[in-house]
Amino acid sequence: MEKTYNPHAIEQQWYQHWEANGYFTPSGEGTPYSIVIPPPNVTGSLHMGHALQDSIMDALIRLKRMQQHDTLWQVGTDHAGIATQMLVERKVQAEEGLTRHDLGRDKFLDRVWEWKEESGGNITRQLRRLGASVDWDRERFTMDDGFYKGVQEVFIRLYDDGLIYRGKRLVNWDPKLHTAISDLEVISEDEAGHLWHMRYPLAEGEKTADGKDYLVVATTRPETMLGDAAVAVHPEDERYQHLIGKFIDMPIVDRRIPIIADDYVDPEFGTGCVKITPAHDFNDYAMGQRHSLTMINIFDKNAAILVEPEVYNTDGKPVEVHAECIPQAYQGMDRYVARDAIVNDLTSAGLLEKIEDHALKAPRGDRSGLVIEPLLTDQWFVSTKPLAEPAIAAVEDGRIEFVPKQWENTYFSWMRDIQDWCISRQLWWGHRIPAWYDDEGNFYVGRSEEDVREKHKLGDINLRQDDDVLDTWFSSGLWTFGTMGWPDMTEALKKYHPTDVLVTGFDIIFFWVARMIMMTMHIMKHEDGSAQVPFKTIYVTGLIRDENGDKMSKSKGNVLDPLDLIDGISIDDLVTKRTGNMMQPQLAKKIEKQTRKHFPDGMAAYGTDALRFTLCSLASTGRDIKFDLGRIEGNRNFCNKIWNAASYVLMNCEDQDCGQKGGEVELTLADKWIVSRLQQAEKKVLTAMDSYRFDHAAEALYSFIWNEYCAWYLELSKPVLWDDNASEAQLRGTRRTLVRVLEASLRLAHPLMPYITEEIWQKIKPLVGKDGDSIMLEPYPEFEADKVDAQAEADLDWVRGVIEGVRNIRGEMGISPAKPIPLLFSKGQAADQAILDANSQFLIKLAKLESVTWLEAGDEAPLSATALVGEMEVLVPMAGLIDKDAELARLQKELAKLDGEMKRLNGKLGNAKFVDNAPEAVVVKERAKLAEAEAAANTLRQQVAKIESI
RNA sequence: AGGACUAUAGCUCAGUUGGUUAGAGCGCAUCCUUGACAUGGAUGAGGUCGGCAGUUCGAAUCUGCCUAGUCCUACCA
Repeated sequence: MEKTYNPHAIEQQWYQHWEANGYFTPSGEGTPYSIVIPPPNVTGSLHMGHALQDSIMDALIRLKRMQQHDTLWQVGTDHAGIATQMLVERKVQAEEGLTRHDLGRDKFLDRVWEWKEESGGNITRQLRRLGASVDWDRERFTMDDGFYKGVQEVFIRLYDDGLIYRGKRLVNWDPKLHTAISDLEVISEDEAGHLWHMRYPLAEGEKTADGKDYLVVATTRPETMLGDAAVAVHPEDERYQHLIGKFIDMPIVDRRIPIIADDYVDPEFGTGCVKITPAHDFNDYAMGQRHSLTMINIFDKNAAILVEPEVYNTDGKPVEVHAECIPQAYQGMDRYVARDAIVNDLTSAGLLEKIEDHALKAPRGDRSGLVIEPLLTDQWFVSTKPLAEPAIAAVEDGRIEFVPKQWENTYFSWMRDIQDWCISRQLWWGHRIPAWYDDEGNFYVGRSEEDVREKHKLGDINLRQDDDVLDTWFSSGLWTFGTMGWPDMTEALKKYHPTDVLVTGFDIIFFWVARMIMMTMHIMKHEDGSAQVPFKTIYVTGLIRDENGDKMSKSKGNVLDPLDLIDGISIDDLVTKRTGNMMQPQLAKKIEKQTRKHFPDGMAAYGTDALRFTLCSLASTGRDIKFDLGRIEGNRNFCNKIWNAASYVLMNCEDQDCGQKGGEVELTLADKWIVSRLQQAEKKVLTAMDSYRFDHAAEALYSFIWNEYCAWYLELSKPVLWDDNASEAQLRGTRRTLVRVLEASLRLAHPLMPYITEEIWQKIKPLVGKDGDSIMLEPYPEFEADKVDAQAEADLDWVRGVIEGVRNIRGEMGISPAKPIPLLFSKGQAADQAILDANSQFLIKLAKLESVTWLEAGDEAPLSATALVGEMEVLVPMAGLIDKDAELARLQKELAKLDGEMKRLNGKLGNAKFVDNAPEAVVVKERAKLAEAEAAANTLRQQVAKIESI
């Protein structure tokens, strides 16, 4: 073996070997276990969150595969409608100076497909580097023909079931992307704005209570006055009660609008008068519905002022002949230009009472960053309420379980207040809506134009398909069954659906998880007709944040690329990567400074195993995961530790008799001990994995392999292996234990660190008599109760106690570790002597002893530094080695600790209430502790006295 | 406004049903190139578990209030 661990040299070849041999394909034998990967964006790249989730999924899949389940990890990517379309638009614009409209729909889509071919391999390459054992044969893309068939079918079924409808509704309109977006894609953030107080003249000489001939309405959007349909006041607001049912003569637009009463109005806010613009505000829309107000749309698709307003009744039918008009001066103005113009005109007309600063939440599209415009448009919607009910029930009754449990609350609170879902998008890239229109504006839903004609007996009338596409989340909603071949009832569906677990971040519980549950339960049924859930467990991971706890984002320039952690990156390359191709280039300097500060030397190549192990070790129940380079460095060192331990084992066992062909073996205390400890480790790791505590699993592996196997067992094996007088049976026993425990540890660790375990396993497998082709197909280690040896564990604790006692004296007294020292045992029992006799070779080697002397009662001990193992004293003679004052100081320090403890225990045991109320076992335990501490303190005090007396 | 979550060593985090001398990794201090490993080894220092009350024989753990921070949901024009 190479002297140091070099991940780069071992990783990729193993992945190729596994993939080429079809080990990722479901075995077809055993209980099915399946996971679908949350599909990443095909044209994107994996971020740390993906790396975390994929590491966890792979750990689960590898574990279950080793446990001989029939495991399927379904892989695939999604087409990410808006994101991809924007990206390709920018690219075409930059490279050819053309817009998508210049190209036309078909040509533009060709460009998207070209881009997909070009960049789509990125994700799959990264997944391979991470070691993800996904079934590549079943890879799916949401825009595949087969998948499209499923999407279309779901749309048609939902439509036929009355759960999809089309209508003119107010939607979140993105004026830059020219598409509707869902509520979830709108981000509201605090922004500084103004509140304009505008005077609206009362019609027919009406006066307010205080004698004014106008009402004052406050608004954050003065420009929408062009679409005002009413002014509303609270029905019980005394100031305005006499005006309810009267009218306003609108300034600027020559229009008379009613004053209405609605208890939505808060009399305390502003003046208590609200202008109502049903076509441009969600609350106003609702009020418009209640009061049958006409809806006056004044904006075009760019959110610029129309030449002619579009006027609709409450049912969304256009009012063909109407009096509403927009003054020429404003026609075609952008909404913000129009705002200034209107404010100016109102000011000159003396109708602007005042302008106040006002903090507001501006709703912005999460892709474009522009303030979204509520706009009346024809869209397709899913009625979510009927779908939500069974989806809520499935979580309530435990058919679906969230881990950690608390996420169920998040799910419930959203599901119980769910809004209808606008699923149409005015994009080109996506699944085209399977609906056709005739020239009259009637529409027909079906599988194809032919299908529609036939179904509705339309003859050869003109039909054109809906231009719009479906929200990407609509198609990813059927990911679990769509990837398995639905609508065909495939073998895969029968076997692997419902899937076992979904691993995802909490940020997409609403976007994706909830919708997947709703759609799957509606479409997929068991043989008895009951709904199939998409997955039985939802494991919700935390979100990976940077070293300051900030979310990683390109614009902040704090993203880490998992591959850079694997391969390493120089600081200059990292800076270039973080500051290149930025949306806001002015931030580049700041980002460069931060980056150089945090990563002065760039990043080392830690390797996939260290990255995966680290991610798993960070996966506790919290919501946020701060990523700290120190952790991955420590775990890279852990890999190196395993590597070197294996190197030691090979040096001592290769071409030697390790008992793989039988033969007599004699096991030392150390051998029995490590086998026993291995059982405990196996139990801990498996328990942790079964409860999705990958941090605990990682911890258990780390401490067993490093702190027990490497730190103690390997050292304890040396006195045996290097003993010229050791018997063949002893040598065979120790070698066999060395390789067997290492081999089992590798299997235990394999789900978390696939590469290094495979590499080493291949080298040592003959030493344990195995000839399997890959560790990933070997059985997962199981706890075996009969290999637990409590006596061995206790005895080895004794051995460790002696060694640590001596080391403590050496360390504290400044005795060179190279200097052999004599050791005496005093006040020991027969049991102590028995352990000593059987194990003195361990002590001599590990504590570097010159001699070992057992003192019988009455034997005179020389003046010594003392360590205690139980009641037995372990003595290092001071003569020529130890300074009197130093030893006194050391003993006083020990005594101070013991005093503290005795005080605490005495207080506790002196309290009658404790003794009366606490369980007997607790009291007994505390008494024993006190007795032990007292005995130890006594011994040490005698030592102090003895030393002082000189 | 409502709700959730977090607060433990200098840093990043564990701590299961209340009974541990409160742990780990990194960092720090002292020492060590002994034949797996300096990406290492030995020893050690370091925490009144955010604050205040309460329940209890006993609280990092349960309850209430407070403080600080994060997030989600809904928003008053």
